[in-house]
Amino acid sequence: MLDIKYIRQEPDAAKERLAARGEEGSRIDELLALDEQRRALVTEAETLQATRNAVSKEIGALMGQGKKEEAEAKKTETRELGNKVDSLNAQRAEADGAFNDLILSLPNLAHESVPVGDESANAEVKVEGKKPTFDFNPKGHLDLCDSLKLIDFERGAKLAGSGFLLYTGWGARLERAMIQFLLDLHIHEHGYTEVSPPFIVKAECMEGVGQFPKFLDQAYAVQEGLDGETLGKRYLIPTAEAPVANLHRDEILNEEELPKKYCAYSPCFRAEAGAAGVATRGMIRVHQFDKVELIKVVKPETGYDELEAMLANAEKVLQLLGLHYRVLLLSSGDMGFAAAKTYDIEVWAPGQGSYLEVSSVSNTEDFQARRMKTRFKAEQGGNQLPHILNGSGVALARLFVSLIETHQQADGSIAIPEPLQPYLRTDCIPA
RNA sequence: GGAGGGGUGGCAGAGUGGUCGAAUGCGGCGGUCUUGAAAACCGCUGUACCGCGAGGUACCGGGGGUUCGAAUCCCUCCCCCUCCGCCA
Repeated sequence: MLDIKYIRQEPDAAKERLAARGEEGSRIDELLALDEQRRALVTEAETLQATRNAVSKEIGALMGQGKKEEAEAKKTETRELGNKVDSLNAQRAEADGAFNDLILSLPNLAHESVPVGDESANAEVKVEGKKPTFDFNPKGHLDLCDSLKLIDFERGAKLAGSGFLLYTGWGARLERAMIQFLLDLHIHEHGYTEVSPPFIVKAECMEGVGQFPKFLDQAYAVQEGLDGETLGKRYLIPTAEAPVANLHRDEILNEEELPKKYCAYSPCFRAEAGAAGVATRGMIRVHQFDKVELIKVVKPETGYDELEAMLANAEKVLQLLGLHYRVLLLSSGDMGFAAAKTYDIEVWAPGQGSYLEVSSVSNTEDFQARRMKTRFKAEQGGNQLPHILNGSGVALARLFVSLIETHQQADGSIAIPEPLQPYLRTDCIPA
Protein backbone atom coordinates (compact mmCIF):
# COMPACT_ATOMS: atom_id res chain seq x y z
CA MET A 1 0.00 0.00 0.00
CA LEU A 2 1.28 3.42 -0.94
CA ASP A 3 1.85 6.13 1.65
CA ILE A 4 -1.05 8.58 1.41
CA LYS A 5 1.01 11.26 3.14
CA TYR A 6 3.60 11.07 0.38
CA ILE A 7 0.88 11.29 -2.26
CA ARG A 8 -0.62 14.37 -0.58
CA GLN A 9 2.75 16.07 -0.46
CA GLU A 10 4.06 15.09 -3.88
CA PRO A 11 1.06 14.36 -6.08
CA ASP A 12 2.86 15.15 -9.32
CA ALA A 13 5.84 12.95 -8.55
CA ALA A 14 3.47 10.19 -7.47
CA LYS A 15 1.59 10.42 -10.77
CA GLU A 16 4.75 10.21 -12.79
CA ARG A 17 6.08 7.26 -10.81
CA LEU A 18 2.75 5.47 -11.00
CA ALA A 19 2.66 5.99 -14.76
CA ALA A 20 6.05 4.27 -14.95
CA ARG A 21 4.34 1.23 -13.41
CA GLY A 22 1.76 1.21 -16.17
CA GLU A 23 -1.06 2.78 -14.17
CA GLU A 24 -3.02 5.87 -15.09
CA GLY A 25 -1.68 8.88 -13.22
CA SER A 26 -5.27 10.03 -12.86
CA ARG A 27 -5.75 7.35 -10.21
CA ILE A 28 -3.82 9.72 -7.95
CA ASP A 29 -6.41 12.45 -8.50
CA GLU A 30 -9.20 10.00 -7.71
CA LEU A 31 -7.36 8.92 -4.60
CA LEU A 32 -6.79 12.46 -3.39
CA ALA A 33 -10.44 13.35 -3.98
CA LEU A 34 -11.55 10.34 -1.94
CA ASP A 35 -9.00 11.21 0.73
CA GLU A 36 -10.31 14.73 1.04
CA GLN A 37 -13.90 13.57 1.17
CA ARG A 38 -13.01 10.99 3.77
CA ARG A 39 -11.19 13.44 5.98
CA ALA A 40 -13.97 16.01 5.85
CA LEU A 41 -16.44 13.37 7.03
CA VAL A 42 -14.10 12.25 9.79
CA THR A 43 -13.70 15.77 11.12
CA GLU A 44 -17.43 16.47 11.02
CA ALA A 45 -18.45 13.18 12.57
CA GLU A 46 -15.89 13.39 15.34
CA THR A 47 -16.87 16.91 16.29
CA LEU A 48 -20.47 15.78 16.74
CA GLN A 49 -19.35 12.71 18.62
CA ALA A 50 -17.41 14.91 21.03
CA THR A 51 -20.57 16.91 21.76
CA ARG A 52 -22.64 13.79 22.18
CA ASN A 53 -20.11 12.27 24.54
CA ALA A 54 -20.06 15.44 26.64
CA VAL A 55 -23.85 15.58 26.94
CA SER A 56 -24.02 11.88 27.73
CA LYS A 57 -21.66 12.48 30.61
CA GLU A 58 -23.93 15.25 31.90
CA ILE A 59 -26.85 12.86 31.75
CA GLY A 60 -24.89 10.38 33.78
CA ALA A 61 -24.19 13.05 36.39
CA LEU A 62 -27.85 14.16 36.49
CA MET A 63 -29.01 10.59 36.90
CA GLY A 64 -26.59 10.21 39.76
CA GLN A 65 -28.13 13.24 41.47
CA GLY A 66 -31.61 11.91 40.88
CA LYS A 67 -32.60 14.77 38.56
CA LYS A 68 -34.59 12.55 36.26
CA GLU A 69 -36.56 15.13 34.35
CA GLU A 70 -33.56 17.19 33.35
CA ALA A 71 -31.86 13.99 32.27
CA GLU A 72 -34.80 13.01 30.08
CA ALA A 73 -34.74 16.40 28.38
CA LYS A 74 -31.10 15.97 27.56
CA LYS A 75 -31.76 12.50 26.23
CA THR A 76 -34.10 13.76 23.53
CA GLU A 77 -31.51 16.30 22.54
CA THR A 78 -28.79 13.71 22.30
CA ARG A 79 -30.90 11.16 20.52
CA GLU A 80 -31.11 13.42 17.51
CA LEU A 81 -27.39 14.07 17.67
CA GLY A 82 -26.77 10.35 17.76
CA ASN A 83 -28.77 9.84 14.59
CA LYS A 84 -26.72 12.46 12.80
CA VAL A 85 -23.53 10.82 13.98
CA ASP A 86 -24.76 7.46 12.73
CA SER A 87 -25.54 8.77 9.29
CA LEU A 88 -22.21 10.58 9.06
CA ASN A 89 -20.39 7.45 10.14
CA ALA A 90 -22.18 5.47 7.49
CA GLN A 91 -21.03 7.94 4.86
CA ARG A 92 -17.57 7.81 6.33
CA ALA A 93 -17.45 4.02 6.14
CA GLU A 94 -18.46 4.20 2.51
CA ALA A 95 -15.75 6.76 1.73
CA ASP A 96 -13.17 4.73 3.64
CA GLY A 97 -14.17 1.66 1.68
CA ALA A 98 -13.79 3.37 -1.66
CA PHE A 99 -10.48 4.87 -0.60
CA ASN A 100 -9.12 1.53 0.59
CA ASP A 101 -10.27 -0.33 -2.50
CA LEU A 102 -8.45 2.13 -4.67
CA ILE A 103 -5.22 2.41 -2.70
CA LEU A 104 -4.99 -1.37 -2.31
CA SER A 105 -5.26 -1.78 -6.07
CA LEU A 106 -2.30 0.50 -6.80
CA PRO A 107 1.12 -1.12 -7.29
CA ASN A 108 4.25 -0.07 -5.46
CA LEU A 109 6.35 2.75 -6.90
CA ALA A 110 9.72 1.92 -8.39
CA HIS A 111 13.01 2.82 -6.72
CA GLU A 112 14.99 5.51 -8.50
CA SER A 113 17.59 2.99 -9.68
CA VAL A 114 14.98 1.02 -11.63
CA PRO A 115 14.96 1.55 -15.41
CA VAL A 116 11.70 3.04 -16.63
CA GLY A 117 9.93 1.18 -19.39
CA ASP A 118 8.41 -2.14 -20.34
CA GLU A 119 10.00 -5.57 -20.53
CA SER A 120 12.46 -4.38 -23.16
CA ALA A 121 13.96 -1.98 -20.62
CA ASN A 122 15.10 -4.80 -18.34
CA ALA A 123 18.83 -4.50 -17.80
CA GLU A 124 21.24 -7.42 -17.77
CA VAL A 125 23.47 -6.55 -14.82
CA LYS A 126 25.53 -9.69 -14.53
CA VAL A 127 26.46 -12.85 -16.41
CA GLU A 128 28.10 -15.64 -14.46
CA GLY A 129 29.91 -18.52 -16.12
CA LYS A 130 29.51 -19.60 -19.70
CA LYS A 131 27.06 -21.64 -21.67
CA PRO A 132 28.33 -25.22 -21.44
CA THR A 133 29.43 -26.95 -24.62
CA PHE A 134 28.96 -30.63 -25.35
CA ASP A 135 30.92 -33.01 -27.54
CA PHE A 136 27.74 -34.97 -28.05
CA ASN A 137 24.18 -34.05 -28.89
CA PRO A 138 22.67 -32.91 -25.57
CA LYS A 139 19.14 -33.97 -24.68
CA GLY A 140 16.33 -31.82 -23.36
CA HIS A 141 14.94 -32.43 -19.89
CA LEU A 142 11.90 -34.29 -21.27
CA ASP A 143 14.12 -36.92 -22.85
CA LEU A 144 16.35 -37.12 -19.80
CA CYS A 145 13.35 -37.49 -17.48
CA ASP A 146 12.03 -40.30 -19.64
CA SER A 147 15.26 -42.19 -20.13
CA LEU A 148 16.31 -41.91 -16.48
CA LYS A 149 12.74 -42.30 -15.20
CA LEU A 150 13.03 -39.12 -13.13
CA ILE A 151 9.49 -37.93 -13.75
CA ASP A 152 6.37 -39.74 -14.89
CA PHE A 153 4.50 -36.98 -16.68
CA GLU A 154 1.59 -39.15 -17.81
CA ARG A 155 0.83 -40.49 -14.36
CA GLY A 156 1.26 -37.04 -12.84
CA ALA A 157 -1.40 -35.77 -15.22
CA LYS A 158 -3.54 -38.83 -14.52
CA LEU A 159 -3.49 -38.06 -10.80
CA ALA A 160 -4.05 -34.32 -10.82
CA GLY A 161 -4.31 -33.09 -14.39
CA SER A 162 -1.89 -31.32 -16.66
CA GLY A 163 0.77 -29.27 -14.96
CA PHE A 164 1.25 -31.66 -12.05
CA LEU A 165 4.37 -33.75 -11.69
CA LEU A 166 5.02 -37.22 -10.36
CA TYR A 167 8.69 -37.42 -9.42
CA THR A 168 9.95 -41.01 -9.38
CA GLY A 169 13.08 -42.79 -8.19
CA TRP A 170 16.19 -40.67 -8.69
CA GLY A 171 13.99 -37.77 -9.71
CA ALA A 172 12.19 -37.74 -6.36
CA ARG A 173 15.48 -38.17 -4.54
CA LEU A 174 17.12 -35.36 -6.49
CA GLU A 175 14.24 -33.01 -5.71
CA ARG A 176 14.43 -33.80 -2.00
CA ALA A 177 18.22 -33.53 -1.97
CA MET A 178 18.09 -30.10 -3.55
CA ILE A 179 15.53 -28.85 -1.02
CA GLN A 180 17.74 -30.03 1.82
CA PHE A 181 20.84 -28.54 0.19
CA LEU A 182 19.19 -25.16 -0.29
CA LEU A 183 17.87 -24.97 3.26
CA ASP A 184 21.22 -25.96 4.75
CA LEU A 185 23.05 -23.43 2.60
CA HIS A 186 20.86 -20.53 3.67
CA ILE A 187 20.74 -21.58 7.32
CA HIS A 188 24.39 -22.42 7.88
CA GLU A 189 26.18 -20.19 5.38
CA HIS A 190 23.84 -17.22 5.07
CA GLY A 191 22.40 -16.92 8.56
CA TYR A 192 18.69 -17.39 7.88
CA THR A 193 16.31 -18.94 10.40
CA GLU A 194 14.28 -21.80 9.04
CA VAL A 195 10.52 -21.75 9.38
CA SER A 196 8.07 -24.31 8.08
CA PRO A 197 4.78 -22.52 7.44
CA PRO A 198 1.23 -23.63 6.71
CA PHE A 199 0.67 -24.24 3.01
CA ILE A 200 -2.79 -22.72 3.28
CA VAL A 201 -3.30 -19.12 4.35
CA LYS A 202 -6.19 -16.76 5.00
CA ALA A 203 -7.22 -14.21 2.39
CA GLU A 204 -5.80 -11.41 4.55
CA CYS A 205 -2.29 -12.84 4.20
CA MET A 206 -2.67 -12.83 0.44
CA GLU A 207 -3.74 -9.22 0.66
CA GLY A 208 -0.82 -8.40 2.94
CA VAL A 209 1.79 -9.47 0.40
CA GLY A 210 -0.11 -7.86 -2.48
CA GLN A 211 -1.28 -11.09 -4.13
CA PHE A 212 -4.82 -9.89 -3.62
CA PRO A 213 -6.90 -8.28 -4.92
CA LYS A 214 -5.01 -8.28 -8.20
CA PHE A 215 -4.18 -11.98 -8.56
CA LEU A 216 -7.29 -13.57 -7.11
CA ASP A 217 -7.75 -15.43 -10.38
CA GLN A 218 -4.34 -17.11 -10.05
CA ALA A 219 -4.93 -18.70 -6.66
CA TYR A 220 -6.36 -22.06 -5.66
CA ALA A 221 -9.20 -21.42 -3.23
CA VAL A 222 -9.86 -24.09 -0.63
CA GLN A 223 -13.22 -25.40 0.52
CA GLU A 224 -13.75 -27.41 3.68
CA GLY A 225 -15.62 -30.57 2.80
CA LEU A 226 -19.07 -29.81 1.50
CA ASP A 227 -19.37 -26.45 3.25
CA GLY A 228 -19.54 -23.93 0.40
CA GLU A 229 -19.51 -21.12 2.97
CA THR A 230 -15.85 -21.79 3.60
CA LEU A 231 -14.83 -21.30 -0.02
CA GLY A 232 -12.81 -18.15 -0.54
CA LYS A 233 -11.58 -17.84 3.03
CA ARG A 234 -8.36 -19.79 2.60
CA TYR A 235 -6.01 -20.35 -0.29
CA LEU A 236 -3.19 -22.68 -1.23
CA ILE A 237 -0.02 -20.61 -1.09
CA PRO A 238 1.46 -19.47 -4.41
CA THR A 239 4.78 -18.95 -2.60
CA ALA A 240 6.06 -19.24 0.97
CA GLU A 241 6.25 -15.46 0.86
CA ALA A 242 2.51 -15.43 1.59
CA PRO A 243 2.75 -16.99 5.05
CA VAL A 244 6.30 -15.98 6.00
CA ALA A 245 6.21 -12.28 5.08
CA ASN A 246 3.05 -12.14 7.23
CA LEU A 247 4.74 -13.59 10.32
CA HIS A 248 4.84 -10.19 11.98
CA ARG A 249 1.47 -8.96 10.78
CA ASP A 250 -0.08 -6.59 13.36
CA GLU A 251 3.09 -6.59 15.43
CA ILE A 252 5.43 -3.91 16.69
CA LEU A 253 8.93 -5.33 16.80
CA ASN A 254 11.83 -4.02 18.85
CA GLU A 255 14.53 -2.30 16.88
CA GLU A 256 17.18 -4.73 18.20
CA GLU A 257 15.27 -7.66 16.70
CA LEU A 258 16.00 -6.42 13.19
CA PRO A 259 17.05 -7.65 10.74
CA LYS A 260 14.84 -10.75 10.76
CA LYS A 261 15.97 -13.33 8.21
CA TYR A 262 13.78 -16.33 7.44
CA CYS A 263 14.01 -19.13 4.96
CA ALA A 264 11.27 -21.62 4.26
CA TYR A 265 10.67 -24.56 2.00
CA SER A 266 7.19 -24.94 0.58
CA PRO A 267 5.38 -26.26 -2.42
CA CYS A 268 3.86 -23.45 -4.48
CA PHE A 269 0.45 -23.69 -6.10
CA ARG A 270 -0.42 -21.54 -9.08
CA ALA A 271 -3.51 -21.77 -11.21
CA GLU A 272 -1.71 -20.09 -14.12
CA ALA A 273 -5.14 -19.24 -15.49
CA GLY A 274 -4.88 -17.67 -18.89
CA ALA A 275 -1.18 -18.39 -19.18
CA ALA A 276 0.02 -20.15 -22.29
CA GLY A 277 1.92 -23.36 -22.09
CA VAL A 278 0.80 -25.33 -19.06
CA ALA A 279 1.38 -28.58 -20.90
CA THR A 280 0.85 -32.17 -19.86
CA ARG A 281 4.56 -32.67 -20.26
CA GLY A 282 7.36 -30.41 -19.16
CA MET A 283 8.53 -28.69 -16.00
CA ILE A 284 8.88 -25.09 -17.08
CA ARG A 285 5.40 -23.94 -16.15
CA VAL A 286 3.46 -26.13 -13.75
CA HIS A 287 0.66 -25.78 -11.22
CA GLN A 288 2.73 -27.07 -8.33
CA PHE A 289 6.45 -26.71 -7.71
CA ASP A 290 8.82 -26.66 -4.78
CA LYS A 291 10.67 -23.57 -3.69
CA VAL A 292 12.91 -22.37 -0.90
CA GLU A 293 12.02 -18.78 -0.12
CA LEU A 294 14.02 -16.09 1.64
CA ILE A 295 12.34 -13.30 3.60
CA LYS A 296 13.88 -10.37 5.43
CA VAL A 297 12.39 -7.70 7.66
CA VAL A 298 14.92 -4.87 7.99
CA LYS A 299 15.36 -1.24 8.93
CA PRO A 300 14.57 1.05 6.00
CA GLU A 301 18.06 2.50 5.77
CA THR A 302 19.53 -0.96 5.22
CA GLY A 303 16.87 -2.16 2.77
CA TYR A 304 18.91 -1.89 -0.40
CA ASP A 305 22.11 -3.30 1.06
CA GLU A 306 20.06 -6.23 2.28
CA LEU A 307 18.60 -6.64 -1.19
CA GLU A 308 22.07 -6.97 -2.71
CA ALA A 309 23.01 -9.47 0.00
CA MET A 310 19.91 -11.54 -0.67
CA LEU A 311 20.64 -11.56 -4.38
CA ALA A 312 24.14 -12.85 -3.61
CA ASN A 313 22.62 -15.56 -1.40
CA ALA A 314 20.42 -16.77 -4.25
CA GLU A 315 23.25 -16.58 -6.78
CA LYS A 316 25.40 -18.72 -4.51
CA VAL A 317 23.06 -21.64 -5.15
CA LEU A 318 23.74 -21.57 -8.88
CA GLN A 319 27.45 -21.02 -8.41
CA LEU A 320 27.74 -24.05 -6.13
CA LEU A 321 25.81 -26.17 -8.62
CA GLY A 322 28.02 -25.07 -11.50
CA LEU A 323 25.22 -23.50 -13.51
CA HIS A 324 25.50 -20.62 -15.93
CA TYR A 325 23.15 -17.75 -15.20
CA ARG A 326 22.48 -14.09 -15.67
CA VAL A 327 20.94 -11.42 -13.47
CA LEU A 328 18.38 -8.95 -14.76
CA LEU A 329 17.34 -5.72 -13.14
CA LEU A 330 13.65 -5.54 -13.96
CA SER A 331 12.18 -2.39 -15.43
CA SER A 332 9.40 -0.41 -13.81
CA GLY A 333 6.84 -2.00 -16.12
CA ASP A 334 7.95 -5.60 -15.62
CA MET A 335 8.19 -5.76 -11.83
CA GLY A 336 5.71 -7.51 -9.60
CA PHE A 337 2.89 -5.60 -7.94
CA ALA A 338 4.49 -5.16 -4.51
CA ALA A 339 8.09 -4.61 -5.53
CA ALA A 340 10.03 -1.35 -5.54
CA LYS A 341 13.06 -3.04 -7.08
CA THR A 342 13.50 -6.56 -8.38
CA TYR A 343 16.35 -8.67 -9.68
CA ASP A 344 15.52 -11.81 -11.61
CA ILE A 345 18.01 -14.62 -11.85
CA GLU A 346 17.77 -16.66 -15.01
CA VAL A 347 19.61 -19.94 -15.26
CA TRP A 348 20.75 -21.43 -18.54
CA ALA A 349 19.06 -24.61 -19.74
CA PRO A 350 21.11 -26.04 -22.61
CA GLY A 351 18.39 -28.43 -23.75
CA GLN A 352 15.93 -25.57 -23.99
CA GLY A 353 18.48 -23.23 -25.47
CA SER A 354 17.11 -20.54 -23.22
CA TYR A 355 17.36 -18.92 -19.83
CA LEU A 356 14.79 -19.89 -17.20
CA GLU A 357 13.71 -17.62 -14.37
CA VAL A 358 14.53 -19.41 -11.12
CA SER A 359 14.59 -16.53 -8.70
CA SER A 360 13.05 -13.16 -8.20
CA VAL A 361 14.57 -11.03 -5.45
CA SER A 362 12.69 -7.92 -4.40
CA ASN A 363 12.60 -5.11 -1.92
CA THR A 364 8.99 -4.12 -1.31
CA GLU A 365 10.17 -1.25 0.92
CA ASP A 366 7.27 -0.41 3.26
CA PHE A 367 4.55 -1.46 0.78
CA GLN A 368 3.84 -4.83 2.37
CA ALA A 369 4.66 -3.63 5.88
CA ARG A 370 1.98 -0.95 5.62
CA ARG A 371 -0.56 -3.46 4.35
CA MET A 372 0.12 -5.91 7.13
CA LYS A 373 0.82 -3.33 9.85
CA THR A 374 4.26 -4.65 10.67
CA ARG A 375 6.19 -1.94 12.51
CA PHE A 376 9.20 -1.59 14.73
CA LYS A 377 9.82 0.64 17.71
CA ALA A 378 12.69 2.92 16.80
CA GLU A 379 14.94 4.60 19.38
CA GLN A 380 14.17 7.84 17.64
CA GLY A 381 11.16 8.74 15.57
CA GLY A 382 8.62 6.46 17.21
CA ASN A 383 7.14 3.47 15.41
CA GLN A 384 8.34 2.96 11.87
CA LEU A 385 7.60 0.65 8.97
CA PRO A 386 10.41 -1.77 8.13
CA HIS A 387 11.40 -2.80 4.64
CA ILE A 388 10.25 -6.32 3.78
CA LEU A 389 12.25 -8.27 1.20
CA ASN A 390 11.56 -11.56 -0.48
CA GLY A 391 13.58 -13.72 -2.78
CA SER A 392 13.50 -17.20 -4.18
CA GLY A 393 16.47 -19.18 -3.07
CA VAL A 394 15.53 -20.77 -5.51
CA ALA A 395 12.58 -22.33 -7.40
CA LEU A 396 13.13 -26.05 -7.81
CA ALA A 397 11.40 -27.32 -10.95
CA ARG A 398 13.35 -25.07 -13.28
CA LEU A 399 16.54 -25.58 -11.31
CA PHE A 400 15.98 -29.32 -11.82
CA VAL A 401 15.73 -28.76 -15.59
CA SER A 402 18.89 -26.68 -15.75
CA LEU A 403 20.81 -29.08 -13.52
CA ILE A 404 20.10 -32.24 -15.48
CA GLU A 405 20.50 -30.57 -18.84
CA THR A 406 23.78 -28.92 -17.85
CA HIS A 407 25.36 -31.92 -16.17
CA GLN A 408 24.22 -34.64 -18.56
CA GLN A 409 26.98 -36.82 -19.93
CA ALA A 410 27.56 -38.61 -23.23
CA ASP A 411 26.35 -41.95 -21.83
CA GLY A 412 23.05 -40.40 -20.75
CA SER A 413 23.90 -40.21 -17.04
CA ILE A 414 23.85 -37.07 -14.90
CA ALA A 415 26.94 -35.94 -13.02
CA ILE A 416 26.02 -34.58 -9.60
CA PRO A 417 27.85 -31.39 -8.53
CA GLU A 418 30.05 -31.95 -5.52
CA PRO A 419 28.07 -29.87 -2.95
CA LEU A 420 24.95 -31.89 -3.71
CA GLN A 421 26.60 -35.30 -3.50
CA PRO A 422 26.27 -35.81 0.27
CA TYR A 423 22.55 -35.14 0.01
CA LEU A 424 21.96 -37.51 -2.88
CA ARG A 425 24.60 -40.01 -1.67
CA THR A 426 25.97 -40.40 -5.15
CA ASP A 427 28.12 -38.50 -7.62
CA CYS A 428 26.10 -39.67 -10.60
CA ILE A 429 22.56 -40.59 -11.57
CA PRO A 430 23.29 -43.66 -13.68
CA ALA A 431 21.97 -44.15 -17.18
C1' G B 1 -18.54 -33.89 15.40
C1' G B 2 -20.72 -33.44 20.94
C1' A B 3 -20.44 -30.85 25.98
C1' G B 4 -18.45 -27.00 28.82
C1' G B 5 -15.06 -22.72 29.91
C1' G B 6 -12.47 -18.50 28.11
C1' G B 7 -10.37 -14.12 24.87
C1' U B 8 -9.06 -6.93 28.76
C1' G B 9 -2.56 -2.88 27.95
C1' G B 10 4.65 -6.14 27.10
C1' C B 11 2.92 -10.11 30.80
C1' A B 12 -0.34 -11.49 34.90
C1' G B 13 -5.09 -10.03 36.34
C1' A B 14 -9.55 -6.72 38.29
C1' G B 15 -13.66 -4.60 36.24
C1' U B 16 -21.18 -6.71 34.64
C1' G B 17 -24.42 0.08 31.83
C1' G B 18 -22.08 6.48 33.21
C1' U B 19 -16.86 9.96 36.51
C1' C B 20 -13.17 3.39 32.58
C1' G B 21 -8.15 4.09 27.89
C1' A B 22 -9.42 1.02 31.89
C1' A B 23 -7.61 -0.86 39.24
C1' U B 24 -3.55 -3.69 41.08
C1' G B 25 0.95 -6.52 40.51
C1' C B 26 5.18 -7.73 37.46
C1' G B 27 8.33 -6.07 33.67
C1' G B 28 10.53 -1.63 31.10
C1' C B 29 12.33 3.67 31.15
C1' G B 30 13.80 8.04 34.06
C1' G B 31 14.93 10.02 38.90
C1' U B 32 16.14 10.22 44.45
C1' C B 33 19.42 7.63 47.70
C1' U B 34 24.53 4.96 47.23
C1' U B 35 31.80 4.86 46.38
C1' G B 36 29.09 1.34 42.92
C1' A B 37 25.12 -2.05 42.84
C1' A B 38 20.83 -4.03 45.24
C1' A B 39 16.69 -2.66 48.20
C1' A B 40 13.35 1.29 49.11
C1' C B 41 10.79 5.52 47.38
C1' C B 42 8.91 9.03 43.34
C1' G B 43 7.48 9.77 38.26
C1' C B 44 6.66 7.92 33.34
C1' U B 45 5.33 3.68 30.45
C1' G B 46 -0.57 1.09 24.19
C1' U B 47 -2.04 1.95 18.96
C1' A B 48 -4.21 4.51 14.96
C1' C B 49 -6.71 8.50 12.82
C1' C B 50 -8.51 13.88 12.41
C1' G B 51 -6.69 18.87 13.55
C1' C B 52 -1.73 24.42 12.19
C1' G B 53 -2.67 24.03 17.33
C1' A B 54 -5.35 23.61 21.80
C1' G B 55 -7.44 19.38 21.47
C1' G B 56 -10.66 15.53 19.65
C1' U B 57 -12.18 10.54 17.98
C1' A B 58 -11.77 5.30 17.82
C1' C B 59 -9.96 0.69 19.74
C1' C B 60 -11.00 -4.21 26.07
C1' G B 61 -10.65 -11.03 19.84
C1' G B 62 -13.55 -9.32 14.65
C1' G B 63 -18.28 -7.52 12.82
C1' G B 64 -23.32 -5.97 13.82
C1' G B 65 -27.29 -4.45 17.32
C1' U B 66 -29.84 -2.24 21.91
C1' U B 67 -29.06 2.62 24.60
C1' C B 68 -28.59 9.53 25.59
C1' G B 69 -24.25 6.47 26.96
C1' A B 70 -21.29 -0.34 26.09
C1' A B 71 -15.10 -3.53 28.19
C1' U B 72 -19.92 -4.45 30.66
C1' C B 73 -26.42 -6.33 27.66
C1' C B 74 -28.01 -9.01 22.79
C1' C B 75 -26.73 -11.42 17.89
C1' U B 76 -22.97 -13.39 14.82
C1' C B 77 -18.13 -14.88 13.31
C1' C B 78 -13.03 -16.08 14.66
C1' C B 79 -9.49 -17.99 18.04
C1' C B 80 -7.80 -20.57 22.62
C1' C B 81 -8.47 -24.19 26.74
C1' U B 82 -10.78 -28.81 29.18
C1' C B 83 -13.51 -33.42 28.55
C1' C B 84 -15.77 -37.07 25.03
C1' G B 85 -15.81 -39.07 19.96
C1' C B 86 -13.06 -39.67 15.41
C1' C B 87 -8.28 -39.62 13.27
C1' A B 88 -2.32 -39.14 10.75
